[in-house]
Amino acid sequence: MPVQNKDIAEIFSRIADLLDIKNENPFRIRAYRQAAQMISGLSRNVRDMVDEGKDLSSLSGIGKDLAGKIETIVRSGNLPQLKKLEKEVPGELIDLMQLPEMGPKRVKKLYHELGIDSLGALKKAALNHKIRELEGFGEKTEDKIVQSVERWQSAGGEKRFLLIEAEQVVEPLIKMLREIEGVREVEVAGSYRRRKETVGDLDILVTRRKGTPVMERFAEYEDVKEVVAKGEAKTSVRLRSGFQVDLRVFEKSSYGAAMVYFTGSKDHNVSLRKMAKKENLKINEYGVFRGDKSMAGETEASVYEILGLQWIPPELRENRGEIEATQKGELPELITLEDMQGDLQCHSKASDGKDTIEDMAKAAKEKGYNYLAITDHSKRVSVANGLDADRLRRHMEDIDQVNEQLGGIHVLKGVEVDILKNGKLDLPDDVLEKLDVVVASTHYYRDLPRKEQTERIIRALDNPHVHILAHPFGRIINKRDPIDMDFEKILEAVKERNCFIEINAQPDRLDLSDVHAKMAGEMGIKLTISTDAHSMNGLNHMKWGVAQARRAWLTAEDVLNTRSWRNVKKLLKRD
DNA sequence: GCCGTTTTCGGCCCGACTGTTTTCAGTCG
Repeated sequence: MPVQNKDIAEIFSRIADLLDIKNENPFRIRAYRQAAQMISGLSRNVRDMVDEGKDLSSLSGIGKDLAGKIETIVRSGNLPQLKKLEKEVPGELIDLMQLPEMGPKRVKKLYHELGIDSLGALKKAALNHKIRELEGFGEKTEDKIVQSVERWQSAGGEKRFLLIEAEQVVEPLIKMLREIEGVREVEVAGSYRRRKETVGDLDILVTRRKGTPVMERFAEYEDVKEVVAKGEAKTSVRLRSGFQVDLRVFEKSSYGAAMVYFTGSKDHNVSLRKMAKKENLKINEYGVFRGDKSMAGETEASVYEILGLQWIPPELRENRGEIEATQKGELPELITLEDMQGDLQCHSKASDGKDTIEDMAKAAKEKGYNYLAITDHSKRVSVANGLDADRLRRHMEDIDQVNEQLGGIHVLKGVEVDILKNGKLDLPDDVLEKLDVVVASTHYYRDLPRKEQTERIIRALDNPHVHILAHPFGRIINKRDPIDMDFEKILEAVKERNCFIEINAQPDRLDLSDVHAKMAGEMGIKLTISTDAHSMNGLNHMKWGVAQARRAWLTAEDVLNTRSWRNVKKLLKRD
């Protein structure tokens, strides 16, 4: 199987962990970690760069040595160095490092002194009170280890929550905090603010009048299951839902610096601090300092400004070139929810939706949309009561009727046609050609070999009636892996055929991912952002899709349905 | 292992909290 960026990143990341346990030079370890991070965020395929003979050391954080290792991985699929390391240090120890409280030092000590090389062995040793006897460990650490192993095992690994789940938890919490007398600013920072598709834990920043009991009220919040840590500057709690939430209190003069610091990403911050250091400045969460003198920090903009940068939207702060882009004045003007003029995929009662065409159209009209495409399933998706050609024809008449009755919005005749195993479509051409919008997607045969899967999808795009390739990877976050396909070939096919590719805004799909959507944008392909709503309420998911598009550096220009139906109609013509 | 307007060596981002310690190491973000 051709080597993907994530395969290279994973090898480097494993090497970093193993070197960490071996207590190697921390800067060497960091180099591997940064390389892994950089590669996983790259929108270009490194394999292609190797094939084209590009100089990999032009990538930031990649020097001669790592460039050579990448080539080895691309050509052979693995790296002898990793194999060798895994002979010296059991690979299972990496699993232990995933536990909170467990870093390389403790893992190493437990392995050497007690032979612990698995979660099971760790738990057993802790329950038998073997761990507290070791130097540097104690009773409390031992208890915590038991707890985290149990939590880990019951959650099935490190749990990351969907952004929408995080919103449901954090909104009532910040409302409570804002209502406390004396509290001023309350904002959520971290990956939540960067709108990452999943969130590990939540960071809330607060300013308040001196003496306001905000830490106390936070620790007593009704949803708190356990107070993990409580200090003057920071309190950490675990909520019943499993979220860990950190609350940090800052002075007004530090608030902007704290927002930058805790919004991250970590890699973005490291880049900022490196820049600062060159100017003899120091950045921390309290401000920007020259010696002891505070130079900036009250607002985020002031922190960026003193480094000669424009304020950077949180969604871009991943150290994927945003700092360089700002320096060149090439930061994109990111798409906003207000730019959206219509929705190009949703379902009605005709297939598996909950609401009628009319209700869906009214809801879209209320959102101020210019158009809404009704794209019910085709017959192959029988669990969803998909439409055959006859039902679809009658369905189209129903849509015509709604259009006659309801003014002020164009209800588009569409379908989400299933791509069959052989790449043919689930409906005949003579009905597809009558539709305003044809959205094609796969639902079955998700485990075809890569080549076959790629060809299948391209064959579907060959049908001249297809406009949009929807939820291209078919993943469900935390539940269903993406299908295996050659995405760059797919993108080329989309481009050649004047088609479009979707960012599905369902909060558990968000398919395309940020990196893939960025790749499409860079190739000059236009995308659609569609809710795939199955009810009126589902139309509200647009904001998640827009957030994903922002993380992909997309502008309103890059997205088809920021245009009026008049203009969309012209662009949907394939030739 | 990377990097360079202090350049080919000697740096490499910064602080809070905890637990186990009597001044700090480990971990985390």
